This record gives sequence, structure tokens and C-alpha cells, in this order.
Amino acid sequence: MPDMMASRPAPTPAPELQVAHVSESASKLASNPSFSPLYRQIKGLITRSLQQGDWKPGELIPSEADLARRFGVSQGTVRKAVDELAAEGLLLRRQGRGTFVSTHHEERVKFRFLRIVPDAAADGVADGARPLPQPMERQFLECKRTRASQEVARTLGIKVGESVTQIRRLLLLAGEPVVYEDIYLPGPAFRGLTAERLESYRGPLYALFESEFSTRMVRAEEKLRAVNASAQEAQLLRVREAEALLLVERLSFSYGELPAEYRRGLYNTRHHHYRNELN
Amino acid sequence: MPDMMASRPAPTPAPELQVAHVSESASKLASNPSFSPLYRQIKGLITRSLQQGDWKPGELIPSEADLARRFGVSQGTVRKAVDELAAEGLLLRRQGRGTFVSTHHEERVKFRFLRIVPDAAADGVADGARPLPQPMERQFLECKRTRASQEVARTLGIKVGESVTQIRRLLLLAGEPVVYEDIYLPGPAFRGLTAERLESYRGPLYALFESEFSTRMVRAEEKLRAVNASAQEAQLLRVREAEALLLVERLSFSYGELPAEYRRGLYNTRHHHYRNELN
DNA sequence: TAGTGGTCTAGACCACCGT
DNA sequence: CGGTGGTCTAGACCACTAA
Repeated sequence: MPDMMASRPAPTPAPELQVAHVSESASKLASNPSFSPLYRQIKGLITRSLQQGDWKPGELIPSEADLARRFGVSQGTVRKAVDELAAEGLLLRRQGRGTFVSTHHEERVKFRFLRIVPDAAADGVADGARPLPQPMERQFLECKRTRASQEVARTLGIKVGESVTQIRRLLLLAGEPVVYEDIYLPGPAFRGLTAERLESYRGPLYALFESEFSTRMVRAEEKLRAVNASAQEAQLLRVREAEALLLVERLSFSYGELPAEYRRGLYNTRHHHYRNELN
Repeated sequence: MPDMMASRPAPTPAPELQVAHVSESASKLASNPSFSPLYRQIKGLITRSLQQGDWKPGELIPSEADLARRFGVSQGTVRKAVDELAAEGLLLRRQGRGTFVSTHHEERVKFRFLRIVPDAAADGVADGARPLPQPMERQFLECKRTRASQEVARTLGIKVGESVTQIRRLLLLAGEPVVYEDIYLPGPAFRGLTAERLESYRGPLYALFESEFSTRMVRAEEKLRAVNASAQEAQLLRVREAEALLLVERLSFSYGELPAEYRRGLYNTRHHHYRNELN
């Protein structure tokens, strides 16, 4: 497996580089005001390779020395580019082994976007990245292809009436229903997604999206509100009608700031809370 | 003002350094397994100077070259330490001018911890750091010294019954009451805080804490829940009784992970929402 | 043992800022 | 103009991993 990488064709062969005027003079390219620093250009080239799928989630990318040779820059410059990508969560460095494309399959990063935690577990030191201690059960209530409403279309940046896949599901923690959410996925990329596939898959949804639909969620924005439960919502989450629920709207982005998923979730915060860190 | 800095006594004079065995041999110190990399030690020394108040919020710290000389390391090593501190929001670099201690007085960072935004303003590109567009009005309902309840004591890491300052206030955005919160501050540090001082102060509370109580909030953790409004809460926020409100509990830390403020806020999310970014 | 990322250095030049 | 942070290079050595 690792040696496959050595023989993999260069994803962005050196001749393609638009930074040729740099390496020969070793001078900064910023005499042209529209130019970004070299390491940002390198970062852009690496990002493009990720977008294009030259290196897939979980795979090893070429070594820093290798990339430096390909791009005709010093290893330090590549290092700074990779540093930023690692900080943004796109790459994962492992000393002695190499640099890998981040994936939602990793134990460490599972449920990276799910910020709900049981009240008991939240005290003490910061520990946001810890997986949920209790078992999580999922119930898929619905999975259908439908047409984008105005709200969904606007959010996902597609046209009203375009095909989307809608998933409705319930998450239970320690047997208690905690999250009830609708998930909207743009049509083309998620064509083959069926209820059966959802049922049979073990692991986070985002891992499934990555493996089978070539869509990796990189970043997300959430809007939180408090709302009163409707009769139907109350029944599903086993709370009283009009009880306060946390409404979480999430827009997830794939590579290149592409909106790739919209979620509208209701969280029962009786015994759980949404945890956030401010810096 | 800037030249004051040049004559300021060295906050951590070079002889104090515990890293002496490094500079002479230029070899890594990690042969001792309990040691962290040089740049982290430098980072620790700078952090200590910030904690001790050697450099105060808003002030210019010595140049990288200067620090490198003092610590007996290369500028690149200092740079990496400062990079991390800047990424954590403790320092602020300004090209051509120098590196400054972060402060809650800066326009750019005002309301850094207040994540509520009007629904209308939230669409489009990521822009979390933007100040609120509308005017914000504050009403201080109460400011008294009291004794720490069990909850407050546990959260702030003090003993039950110890003296704390409690502030109760209302925030109005565009004339609409949006936040109703209780703020608890540990007794010793905030002795002189009075209702009059709160009323007369312009600018964020955290700026006041910084200027007059030598307590800079560096980081915070929040727990969010949805709750039904009590009669009193409903009246103050001008919503119906039992209407859903967003409960935000915030624990803020000063330098050295010291818990320095506990807040319990109720947000009216009828026309505003809590905005969050996931990476 | 070979290869990888991690640390550290020294030195060059650039962009930006205030005087 | 001098001083600051920002970029880039080249090279050394270390720590970790896997074969």
C-alpha cells in the first residue's frame, strides 16, 4: 500500500506550475501585487489535488521533500503550506510515517461536527474531541428523493425544484431520543443513496459520504435557536408539546467551499447540551 | 509611547533561562524526555510575562530579534512561539509595527465572545468576526456582592460562600431585548466594581475588566441548552411565558487557565441566532 | 537502517510602517 | 530612512516509524 504512493503519477506535474518565475531568481514574487506568497500558492496546488481526488481521504501524500522537488521550492515552503492545511483539518501529519489526507473514518475525528454531550460528562478540563461514551443508536425514518424547496435551494446554492435526497432520522443516546433531523443532499452527487445503504452502514454518515459518494465534508456553519416542540416533534423526542428544543441548522462545505449538505436538527437538551469553545 | 518599550526592563532576563544547555551546544534538548521543544519553552516564557503583566494588553512587546537575543535562540524559534500565541489570540502581529498584546479594546475583536447575530445578517460568506451592525443597548439591573452558591463555587473553582460579584443585565439589539444574563465574578479581583462604573463605561465588559481589574479573558467554554421561559424571564425579554429561550452558560478563563467569570445568559432567538463555525 | 516529519539555525531579501 | 514582521532558502540534527 505505501509503495503504491511512490509510483503514483505526480498529481500536479512540475511543468504545470505557474510559479516558474520564482525558483530561478529565488526572489519573492510579490513584485506583482496580485500574487500571494509562494507557500500559499503551494497550498492552493495541494488543495486542488485534494479536490481532484488525486489523493483520497486516508491516503498518504508524497513526502515534503518530494513535494518540494516537484514544485521547485524549498522544503520549508512546502512545510508551511502543509502546516496550514493540517491546521484546517484537511491533512494529518504523523511523525515518522508521513502526511495523510484527513478522513471521517478516523477514530479520533469521529463525530467531529456533533457537539452534543451528556450533561454529566462535561465538567472538568476541555475535551471536545472525545467520542461519546455511551452507545449511539440511529433510526432512519425516511430516505427519499425530492425537489428542493426554496429554503433548501437557497442554502445549498441550487435551483428551486432541483433534485435532492432527503434523510430523516433519529439519534438515541443511552436509549433516549436526543436528535431528530432532516438532512438534505444535492441530487447529482448522492444519486445511489438508499435507505438500505444507510441502515447497513456502520460509522458516521460523513464517512459513508466520503467512501461512496466522493464527498468529504471539510467545514460547516451552524445557526442555533431555541424553539417550542410541535406535537409531532414532541412525540418523536419523547418530550412534552411546546417543550423547548434546540434547533440546529448546519450547512456543510466540501473542498473549495462547495455547499454539500444542509441539516435541520432538533436537539432534546434535557440531559444533554451543546458544547462550544470560544477563542 | 513606543520608546517606553525600548527602555522597559527585560521581563524575563536571559540569566533566568532554564534552557541554557541548549544555546551552547545548538543541539536539541530532547535527550531529556520531559523537555518540550525550545519554541514551546519560549512560548511558556512569553506567556509567563503576559500573566505577570510585564507586557499589558494593547502594549508592544519586544521585537522578535530582541527576544531572540534575550533568550539566546534564533529568531526563527521565537517566531514559531509567537506564531502559536498569535493563533491562540494572545498576541497580535502587525507587519511593520511589531507584535502587540491582544486586548478586548480593539475594534476588530469587540464582542469576540458574543455569538448572537440578527437573522437577516447571517447569509452569505463566513464573517463571524464582524461587529454587530445595529446599536446595542445595555441595561444593568443589578450589581451586588454576594456569596457563591454551590453551582457558582464549583464552576469558578472557589469555596461555597466565598464572596463574588454578581451582575444582572439586559442587552437590547435594535430596541429588542435579546439577552438577559447573570454574571458572576470571583471576589478578590473585582472588589471595586460598582453599578455606577458599569453604567458609565463605554465598550465591552471584558475591556473594562482588562483596564481596571487586570483580568483579561483569554478563552471560554459554553454549554447551550433550550429552556422554557419563566414568567419573570418572559416579561423581561418580552416573550410569552414558556416560549423557548436559548440558555448559554459560559465559563471564561484568564491567563493560565484560571476560571475568571461565569455567565448564565438567556437569549431570545426569535429574530437572532447563535452562530457557530465547525472545523 | 532508511525514510518521514519535527526542530533549530543562519542568512537573505521583501513589504510595510513610522519618522 | 531604519526597524518591524513576512517570506524563502539551505542545511543540520533529532525523533519516530516501519521494514
